[in-house]
Amino acid sequence: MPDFNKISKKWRARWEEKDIFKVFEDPKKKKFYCLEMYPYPSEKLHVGHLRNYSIGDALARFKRMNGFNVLYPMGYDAFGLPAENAAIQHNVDPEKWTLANIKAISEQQKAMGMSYDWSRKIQSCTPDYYKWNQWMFLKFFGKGLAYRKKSAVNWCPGCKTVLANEQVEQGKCWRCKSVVEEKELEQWFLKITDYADELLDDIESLKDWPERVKTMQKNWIGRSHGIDILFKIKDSDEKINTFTTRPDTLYGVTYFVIAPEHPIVEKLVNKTKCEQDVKKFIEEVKREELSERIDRTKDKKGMFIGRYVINPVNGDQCPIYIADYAVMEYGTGAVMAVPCHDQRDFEFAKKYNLSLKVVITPKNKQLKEDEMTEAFVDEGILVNSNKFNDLENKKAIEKISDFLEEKKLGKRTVNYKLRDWLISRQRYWGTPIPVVYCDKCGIVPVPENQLPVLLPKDVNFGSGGNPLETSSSFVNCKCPKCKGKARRETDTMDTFVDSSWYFLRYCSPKFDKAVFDKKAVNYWMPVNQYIGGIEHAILHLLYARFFTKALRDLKLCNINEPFKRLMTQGMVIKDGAKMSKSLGNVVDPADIIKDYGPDTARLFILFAALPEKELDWSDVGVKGAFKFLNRFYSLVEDNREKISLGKIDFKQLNSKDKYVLSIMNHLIKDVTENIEQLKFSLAISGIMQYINIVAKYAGEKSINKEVFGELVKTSIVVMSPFTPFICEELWNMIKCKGFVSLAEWPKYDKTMIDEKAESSEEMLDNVRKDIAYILDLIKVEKPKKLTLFVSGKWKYKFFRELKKEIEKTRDVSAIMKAIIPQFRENSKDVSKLVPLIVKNPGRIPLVILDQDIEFNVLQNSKKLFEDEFKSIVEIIKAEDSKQAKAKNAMPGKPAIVVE
RNA sequence: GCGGGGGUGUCAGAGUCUGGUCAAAUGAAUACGGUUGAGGGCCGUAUACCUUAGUGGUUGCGCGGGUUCAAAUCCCGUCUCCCGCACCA
Repeated sequence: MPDFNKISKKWRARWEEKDIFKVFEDPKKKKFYCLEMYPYPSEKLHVGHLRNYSIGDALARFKRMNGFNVLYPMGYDAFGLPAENAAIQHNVDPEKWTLANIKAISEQQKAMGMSYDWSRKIQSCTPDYYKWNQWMFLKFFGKGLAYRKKSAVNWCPGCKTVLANEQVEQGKCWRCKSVVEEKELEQWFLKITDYADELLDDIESLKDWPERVKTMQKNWIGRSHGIDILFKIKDSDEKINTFTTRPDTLYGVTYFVIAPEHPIVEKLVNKTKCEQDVKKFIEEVKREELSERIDRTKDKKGMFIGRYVINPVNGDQCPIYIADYAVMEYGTGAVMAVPCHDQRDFEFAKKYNLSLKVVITPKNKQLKEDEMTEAFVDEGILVNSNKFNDLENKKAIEKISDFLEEKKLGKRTVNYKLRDWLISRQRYWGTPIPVVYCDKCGIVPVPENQLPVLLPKDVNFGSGGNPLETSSSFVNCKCPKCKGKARRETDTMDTFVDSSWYFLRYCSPKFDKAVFDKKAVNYWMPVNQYIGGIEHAILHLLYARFFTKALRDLKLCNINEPFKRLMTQGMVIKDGAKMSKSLGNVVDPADIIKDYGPDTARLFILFAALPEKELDWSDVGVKGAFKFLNRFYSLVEDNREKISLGKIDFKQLNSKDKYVLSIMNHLIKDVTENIEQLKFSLAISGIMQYINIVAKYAGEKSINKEVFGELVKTSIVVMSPFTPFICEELWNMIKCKGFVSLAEWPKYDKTMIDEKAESSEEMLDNVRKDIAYILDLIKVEKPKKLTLFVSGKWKYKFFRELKKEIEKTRDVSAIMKAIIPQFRENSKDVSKLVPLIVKNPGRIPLVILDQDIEFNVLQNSKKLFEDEFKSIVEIIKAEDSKQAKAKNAMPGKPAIVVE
């Protein structure tokens, strides 16, 4: 048994020695940028990583072999909390910890045979990288895209830092799952909302992104068109603004809801008898939010605050409620409630016994308030709406909006769910925000020539707060403007800033004049194929799109979208559950490699499931992959002497040779298409099928050495993107030159495959030709018996056409009727033509005619055939060109044998 | 509620866009035979049902209907599962 690990080490060393995966910009070659989401350098790689890289590497290798200039880099998302936690718990330097992990992980990646250009490695925690985070921050600041603001922010008590909205999932921290609290803090934001429209509209152009990622982003941006309407408050000069997408229901407003935390609430209840109750209510809601933030959709809670608003269009007085179902973060924090046409308002109104008013009815039905059991939200006709009555509600939206704008009672607006990106983090292990605070000058950005602002080493991790604050050498500084005493910003940047542009840095990783070399970026970008987990559907993928657009507007590059095609890989599960330490179902890739070698691990991962789907890890599956590789290896090894790399002489070929060659060409076609579409498991199953056939061919008594050489060579080349080490070894074994990793991808010969008709017209033409041939035969040769071999989707058309022809010439018709008694008017009888139609199980049916016996020799009954009917084989071989024609019949194309 | 994706043989999992070469790739499992001291491994054969020497036929891809000469594939209805977001006014 071959020692796969030994083979792997040997070839890895040779690749490294010749440095064969290094790339440069080459305008003459077509480029391909293949990228995996760069990993966080935790202590070990897990199988999810392995899957990610196996997918990317297979594609990168494939593209390389197809003549592309392939940029395939690797780097590390090296800032972040785990390093800092390790520092706190084990008193190690986060930098040492991180760099040691990077070393270990890249070693594993090399052992797996990933064909990265290692000269482009980046690690986000070193100053040569994070300097550019700061540089861009300053650029953003200069353009007003970075700003500091005091607002209510999400605070994670577990990570002891604030979080961006995107990092809060169902009220919990995305990383540590602690329930997020709300804090009022002054923080740095990036103005992603400036790009809300573009980020949303450009989703349309992302043709090769998964639908669900696109919809997730659309929902997250959450644009809705509507109108802000101003309501007067009764007995007061105060006015309140509300946002609605349904101004057509304005006449149906019966009450008004304000978010409890809305600042106007305090003013409205000040010194009224409701004041105390309202305060109590607000406290209660806050408390509930903290504990039950996850599911508060069930029961709506509210309270009347003793005041009223006036409906601007009809003067109706509507009571004002504060209620937990109005949220401050969306719109204006105030809702005009239309219970008849909004389900939430309806439920609330029923609970608090508020009045209902129908203003839209379905076309041929009358709605009655007291009979309604739910809100009517479909389209309909306006009623009870003065001069807007009888309008279709869709039109009414426009008309009423026009009216409100004319009377200066409202203004059309667009609302987004998307908030600005909060990037401040109260943590040490990240990029320092390059800003100082001076008592005289205020917020002062660090000048570009003073970058990078280095992370200090003299910090104390045990303090509980942000360790940076404990470094006085860092905190105390001079103001760049007035040279007076100043204080450095101690917050660091969200690590998602690092990952928002790393793919640009790979294009020119050593460039030191700007964040990247514009020329290199314009050559390599956009990323042709991006591969990563679905968990970044909004976070990283939205930020990266935002950065790309912002950098474009800073004239640093001219790319609109960073990732042309996106593939979100599925999870790896085992025994029906996600791999996790607590369940004890974790598989360590190192063990698999130790036992079976890296090729087996790669092959299993790619073969077990399509990349997008869940992969169920199974140990027997791994064994199966290993068994296959052994079979493949010994097929080549055992038949070495039967291989010739010389040219095939097509005149010498028998039907068997032709058959295997046509199979080979089919395979090349299928594998190429499958890899192109990332359907690796299908490509591999095709290769397995092919190799089984090649093995059978190898077992034949006499085989064509050139043909066999071609078959084996092809199998090695097409396997090499999946199992590169073994393929290098076999490539070398059959005495092919160079590395198979750099070999040319085979092209298939169209003439060797089905001549599949492009159009039905073309096919019909073929059919007619064949019919003409039959009719000719009948006339000239007057055969006793005629056997037709027709298969595939065209057989029906064939017979229909045949029938037409026969009807044209009466005497032929008579002959045909004699030959084919079952042939009748009813076209269903096509199936009754069974004796005449022989299915086509292999690519080339061998047809034997001997007295009354007709045989269709299948692949799997070949043995039986040879054993029992040897004499008949002779007959076939002796036959003339007519039978040869039948032998070469391809699926879908009728063939005829005349006796 | 809104949105995205599924349901195929003993199991995992292709095939559906573009209907016919589909009783359905590939792998696993099971059974029998060969090789082997046994086990493993390897090789061969079989694994919906009925039938044949080869073959042919019946049923069949969640369920029910429809279109078609022809449906796993197209259309309509229905059941069911998974996943994202969610009091978005």
